[in-house]
Amino acid sequence: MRPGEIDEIRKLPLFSAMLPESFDALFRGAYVQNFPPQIELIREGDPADFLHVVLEGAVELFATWNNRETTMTTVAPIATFILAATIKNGPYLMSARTLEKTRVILLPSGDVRKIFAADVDFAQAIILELAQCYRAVVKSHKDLKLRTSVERLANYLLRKDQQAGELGHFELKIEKRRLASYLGMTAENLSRAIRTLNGYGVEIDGSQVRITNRKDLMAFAKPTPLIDDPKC
Amino acid sequence: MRPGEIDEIRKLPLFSAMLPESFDALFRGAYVQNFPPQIELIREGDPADFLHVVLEGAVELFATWNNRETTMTTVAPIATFILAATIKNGPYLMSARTLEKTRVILLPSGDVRKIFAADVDFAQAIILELAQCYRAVVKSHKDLKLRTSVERLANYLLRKDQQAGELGHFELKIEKRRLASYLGMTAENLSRAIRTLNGYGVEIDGSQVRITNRKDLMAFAKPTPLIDDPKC
DNA sequence: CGCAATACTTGATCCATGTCAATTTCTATA
DNA sequence: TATAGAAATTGACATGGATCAAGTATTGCG
Repeated sequence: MRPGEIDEIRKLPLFSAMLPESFDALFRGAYVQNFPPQIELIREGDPADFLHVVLEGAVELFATWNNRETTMTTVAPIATFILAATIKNGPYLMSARTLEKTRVILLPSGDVRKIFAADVDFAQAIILELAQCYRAVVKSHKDLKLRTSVERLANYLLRKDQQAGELGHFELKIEKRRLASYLGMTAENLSRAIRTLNGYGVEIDGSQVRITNRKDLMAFAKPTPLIDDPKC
Repeated sequence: MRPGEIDEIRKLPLFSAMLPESFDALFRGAYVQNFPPQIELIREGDPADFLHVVLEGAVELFATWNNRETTMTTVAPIATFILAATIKNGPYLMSARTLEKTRVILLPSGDVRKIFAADVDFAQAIILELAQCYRAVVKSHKDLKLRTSVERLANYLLRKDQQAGELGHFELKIEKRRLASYLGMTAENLSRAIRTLNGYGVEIDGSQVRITNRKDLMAFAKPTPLIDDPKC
């Protein structure tokens, strides 16, 4: 592991409250690995042997069924993924692949389970993290069931703009075809959805997004914290 | 509370491992309430003041946006709901209404948080429950994104048949219009989906479901534990 | 740089699903 | 049991979104 990395990890909400000895014990068994792009880290259905922490790069979580595939979410540094499978000691429900060169830490699931059983503060942090993840999926589910594809795109853009500081312009950090899959539509339809939003003060050129009329876009998108606020 | 009820609650996975004094402390502050059908117990966006336990009856969790509404799930006795909001001390993401006469226990959220901070076994149980809930929503999300409406119905029927003991016949315990909303389609389309499945060995008369050709239905539905097994 | 592969866009068309309206069936209760 | 209201079904039609087929723009790499 690189100098400083371990400190960054230590600061993650999931690990920050742990006892020093728990933290040490957990990371003693850790593997750090570097992967090229487009590597399948995890295949859904496999046993959850490791809790993963993305240090650098980007990881896509996706799911498949009957030769269809859909992007569930993407994970950016520094964050963990597949915590629930680790805890339940169940099979992964999603697959994971690297999108770029990616550094990952692998923490053996058994160690995670052993240590949270002994460290109350770690257990608390896991509770908060799981509650957060649960609520995030519920929001996605509401988004998908209650909104049309153009509405989902409009709200996605407003969320990203907000995360970038409400500057009115930001960069899409995801390929359009993946964004389409994430939003539950085809790439073709995403192109058309973008054109539809041109009429509501959105300009997208390549990966550059410009919101030229936030009022119109807001009026169309009707964002609500109960779907669109990641912190709530 | 009625005799025996408290013992039933005590046996729930969420509460069974708690220390006796924690359990007593938690339920000392509990309210038991009886509600008629069609009462809104919870409105999304309100602060999560109580963890709810359904003792009798049935509760529908639903979400709304922009004058649209969708059923997220239904809760049958004996089970808790809205645990994540309680723990995060955040707003409810879903509303809840009774479908029938329903008995509910309300446990003040503050008590829940106070007690799991002090009782390791309760914290462990919460972790498992949250991981379970998280995985359930992920499965729903996969179901919705990867399958057509007829495929969702087919798999729903197979799941319910299995839960009823694979007898090949069972009763729908939910109104069709709610089932439609739960499955992410209109009531009209559910009617048509049922007719489509007539061709694959499914007969539905009122609320009575008969699976006359499980092989055909399975071949069409292609169920997978990674979406359809509630225990995995 | 130049080329091939990949991603993106656009148009034409098709299909799944939603909407609206009209019955029919069921259910609760007076 | 009669009846009103709700739920379910059915048909006709509209529409959102998918699919297919080009074509254009980007990107990666020899």
